Amino acid sequence: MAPRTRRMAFPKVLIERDTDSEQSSSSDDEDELEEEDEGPPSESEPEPEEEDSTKNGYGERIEEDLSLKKKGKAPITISLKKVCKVCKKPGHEAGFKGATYIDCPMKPCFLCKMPGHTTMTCPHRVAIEHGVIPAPRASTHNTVEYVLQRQLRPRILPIKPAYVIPDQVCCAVIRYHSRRVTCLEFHPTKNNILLSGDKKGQVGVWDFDKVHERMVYQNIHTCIVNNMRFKSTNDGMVYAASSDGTISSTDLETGISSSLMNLNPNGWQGPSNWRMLYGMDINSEKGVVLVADNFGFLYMVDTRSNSKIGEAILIHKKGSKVVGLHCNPVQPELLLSCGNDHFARIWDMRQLKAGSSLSDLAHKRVVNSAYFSPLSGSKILTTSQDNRLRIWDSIFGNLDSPSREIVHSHDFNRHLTPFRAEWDPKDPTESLAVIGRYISENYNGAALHPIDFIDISTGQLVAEVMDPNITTISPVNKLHPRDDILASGSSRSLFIWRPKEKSEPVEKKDESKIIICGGSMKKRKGKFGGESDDDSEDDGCVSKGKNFQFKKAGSKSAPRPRKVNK
DNA sequence: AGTCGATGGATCC
DNA sequence: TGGATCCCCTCGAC
Repeated sequence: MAPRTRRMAFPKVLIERDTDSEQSSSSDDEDELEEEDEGPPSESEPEPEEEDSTKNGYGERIEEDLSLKKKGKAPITISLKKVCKVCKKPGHEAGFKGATYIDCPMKPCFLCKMPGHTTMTCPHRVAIEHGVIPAPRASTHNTVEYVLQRQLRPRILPIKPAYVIPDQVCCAVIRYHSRRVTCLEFHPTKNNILLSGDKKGQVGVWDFDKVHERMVYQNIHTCIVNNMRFKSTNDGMVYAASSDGTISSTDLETGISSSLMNLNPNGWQGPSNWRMLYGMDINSEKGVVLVADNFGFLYMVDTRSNSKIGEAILIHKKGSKVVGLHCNPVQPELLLSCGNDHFARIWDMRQLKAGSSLSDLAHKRVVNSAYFSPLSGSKILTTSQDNRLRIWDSIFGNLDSPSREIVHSHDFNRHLTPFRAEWDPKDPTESLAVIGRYISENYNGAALHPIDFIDISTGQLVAEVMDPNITTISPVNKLHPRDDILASGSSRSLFIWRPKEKSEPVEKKDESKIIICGGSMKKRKGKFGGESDDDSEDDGCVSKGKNFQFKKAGSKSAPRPRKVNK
């Protein structure tokens, strides 16, 4: 190593670092400024104006004392002060403290998006009920609407039955998919079959009663499976719409798949030409598969002849994604669409053409999903990226504004499958919906993201279900059409929940109900891993559950000791 | 335990 | 309309 010379002329550099903020925060989380700082007093005042040039890559601020430097020999003081990783300002820190997330106070509330408070004190979080923003028009003076509402009223049961909440994990497939789960679908007649699609284009078929019987079809699509629907005339066949631009039709027994439509027959011609299919539904009355793409167009395919019907129709803003399609369960001519142009729209199938929507339901952000209510088809529930669920109580009424807005945390994150509030298809009052929650709560020392059951007629949070082992967010959820079962997709894993009394909880060391699958499975050390030396996990679907033990929340080795800010 | 990266939407110009 | 840039609770790999 070459000897170093010439260091005498260079001023000495001192690096100051904040002391452990955990200790200092025990007193208070006010600006902890080091008293032992020998720098000039002016420096200790954090000035908001100097930002970018003095910031290093770790969100710490480097201050050079230029006045001292001018004097020549005096040391340069580099102070690594802790700054907020969100707003880059000193004096506070955002992030996890243990299992509790501390918001940046400089930003609007992460939950309701209003300024002036954080999620900690947000009324929509503190209250038992999620916040409900009532409709601006309390009553209607429209006679027609009044009559229609009266007609509908007899269908609504006066007394709500008690909700049955599936709140306990009864079995799980861990790392079932090799990428995150993007959609779920229960089999229309076989009660124990769950279909799942993933970001890679694979489709899984899981018999969750037999737990170990599962299959992943890998060659159906080449990228994201956005929606799946069973063929109405043959429940052994399933359609899927994918970002590869195709609709697939797959025989679930054999896995043999054919393409119903391909919007990219010439392969990759650049991003401005690549068409992706998102929203999809089946109009069984007409025998038509409806799909919509990322450029705002709707396509229809006849399921009998497997041929495209007519030309594509622009149903949302040109160039914007249409992420959801839903056919009305009662009135087959009604179609609901939603997308990135911040609208959900109602259409009459008999007069489908650009600009001819019956109604445009405005939202403040992208609309992730829009569904008619499952039984009467007369309500609409939408999930928007502005952290609000919106409900229109009657499609026959005034649709200018929603009947209710419910604040709920389901932010957009590009690494998560978009959240969609889903109806409980069994609820005769059509008021129960399920949706995963983005922000976590500190449950016995673990930061968990529950799955929320919301009474959309009141905004009340009926139940929040979580499991200490599910530390990832569960954006994909589906309630069983007949049984009290909830299926969740969380990252690459699938979970089946049942009501407590009915399920045999997996905590009882019944590891046969936990299946670990996945090609690149590695041994886990520490909290989940035994010291088991199973290298047999590599072949794809080995179902031992050896590596996975359920632990009680709050136990020493509770999962997700998130990033602890020390 | 820390770092990295994939990559969607909003916003600004 | 299009490119650049930013971005708050991800998640899994290395």
